[in-house]
Amino acid sequence: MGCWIAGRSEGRREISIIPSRHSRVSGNPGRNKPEERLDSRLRGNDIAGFRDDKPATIRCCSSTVLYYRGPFEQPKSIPREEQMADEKALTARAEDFSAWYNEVVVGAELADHSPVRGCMVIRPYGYRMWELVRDELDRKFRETGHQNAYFPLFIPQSFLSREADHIEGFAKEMAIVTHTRLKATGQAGAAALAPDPESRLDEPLIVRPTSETIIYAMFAKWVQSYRDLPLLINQWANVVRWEMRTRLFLRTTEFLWQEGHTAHATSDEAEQEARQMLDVYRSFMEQWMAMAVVTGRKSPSETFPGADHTYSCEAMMQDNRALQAGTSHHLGQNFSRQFDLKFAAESGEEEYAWNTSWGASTRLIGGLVMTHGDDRGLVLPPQLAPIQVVIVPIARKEEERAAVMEKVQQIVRALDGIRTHVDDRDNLTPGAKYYEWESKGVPFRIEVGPKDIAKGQLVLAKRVLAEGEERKRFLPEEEVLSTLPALLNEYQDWLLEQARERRERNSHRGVRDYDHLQEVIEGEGGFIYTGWCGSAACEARVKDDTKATIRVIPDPEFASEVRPSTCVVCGEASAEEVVWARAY
RNA sequence: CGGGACGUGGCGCAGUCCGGUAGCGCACCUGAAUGGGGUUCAGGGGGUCGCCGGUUCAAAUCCGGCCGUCCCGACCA
Repeated sequence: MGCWIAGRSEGRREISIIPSRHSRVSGNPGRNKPEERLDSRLRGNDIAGFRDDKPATIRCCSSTVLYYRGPFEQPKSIPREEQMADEKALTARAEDFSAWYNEVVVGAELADHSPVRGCMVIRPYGYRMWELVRDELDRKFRETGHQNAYFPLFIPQSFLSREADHIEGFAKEMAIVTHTRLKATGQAGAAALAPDPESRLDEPLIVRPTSETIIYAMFAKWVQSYRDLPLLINQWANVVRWEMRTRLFLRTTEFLWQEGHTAHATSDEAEQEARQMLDVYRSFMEQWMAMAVVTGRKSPSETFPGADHTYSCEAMMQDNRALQAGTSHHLGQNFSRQFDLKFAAESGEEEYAWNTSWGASTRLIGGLVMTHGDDRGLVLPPQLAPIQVVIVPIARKEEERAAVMEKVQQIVRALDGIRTHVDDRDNLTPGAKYYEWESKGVPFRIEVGPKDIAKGQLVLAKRVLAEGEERKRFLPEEEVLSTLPALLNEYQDWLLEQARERRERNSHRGVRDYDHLQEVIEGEGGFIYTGWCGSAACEARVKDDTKATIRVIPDPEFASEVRPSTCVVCGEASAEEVVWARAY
């Protein structure tokens, strides 16, 4: 048996070899692109086209390694640049948005898949983003009079059965604790331990999918009179929903969030609270995340189980699908009746309190990625960027190093108040660092080398360029340092502008007939504004036919100037204008 | 939970059809030269081939079971 020789494809996608009768060729396609996969099937001893001494060509990707024996021409290696570009490039958004998303999230080291099914590990860079989200939301919650508290992870099963709609909405996706001990079984491997039957709990505990039940049970203990109201509580916590299909940040079995829970003396007050918190979410998403949202009320079928009504911020992702990014519920008296949350009103009458709850989760991080990311990777708005400016020192020779690093330290000091990072690793070339920090979404980069020091200048590079902008600008050091705060702000605003323009570009108003609705959803997608008679049947039909759902009944600010007069499905009189979209 | 694909060094994958010394690229480590957009050369380390069992002189490869991942459905923030 002859030895196998590994060769690289010549040129980018083809290799020519002169095979013999005994040639055997197999491919190692670097990526699972369909056409390459096809070619990788060319193997075995009797490949078509590999006959005698006729030269033959195999198409393959640049990273394909061919194994063959027999006479052949030594292939030239591929130009390094092309090979790198091909191997390291992300899947383009236009090609496969889901694959792109996964590659960005994992590649930028935001999160990773864990050994636990459906659960993710949030890595330091991604967790820092969450901390920045959390810090600002927390500040806003305090500003609006809320206090943080912490309630248990476990909820007695009986609590959940008290609010019928609520439990029905969550019953299919819960983690249930039934035992308190493990016992050795004597078997091998995974079966070595099993729950000890003697430790079975009388009443199972549910790992919270959300905390309404336990929180309102506690509120009932704490509230006696109207003087105890309003009670305004928030908690930062993890929750578990046993999802069938998960995706990093967007839908995982366990996720982090905050859940606000409040009790009020009147329905109006609760309504105001629910609206206020929706506004908090909205302004946060716009001002900090630079995401464009549409706010509004949910249709009954999309309303939170146990709520009277639900408000939502719906953001549009770059694949034109909607992401529910924050919700706020007016719970009416549904929970207070179940948990006996009563208070003595001013009149002396005993009344049930009115509740709200509202939440936003680590899903926001996923929304951020899908809103701003591009084919180079992550794009972060400065407000949520763990690193706002990365500084890459360039020192060719050892003797230049001290001067460059000294200058870098000066820069860092001058940029006090901006989150900077100095990438002084000496095992990478500057170019490699540029690619890495761009893929991680860092808004600005400063390059400093001996030439710059000599000229009193710095090189400033921006992550995303507006029309006609140059990637690198060579500016006086003074100017860079003094204008960076303003540049960061401009960039933040510009990202929001871009997001808004994209939302408008992909919003379709005045859609009247059903065919048109279907056509848009099946085609480019986006937010589609139509009339709706209010019937669940019409809503369900659209979902069955197109997978699109009513995202919101838009708030006046987003409603169309001309209100639709008929239901897009049945043609009867329209009760509401609604926004349809396929959603995450 | 149904339909499909797939599990081989950290990552991406050949090898499996037809059983016979476990490979390639990237990454990593060491040394030297490099360094302004993914450096180069030389050397080196790392894998119970998802798990359990069966067939066989011999299993990544064949057979059975299980587990897991991804895609498509049903469900959802």
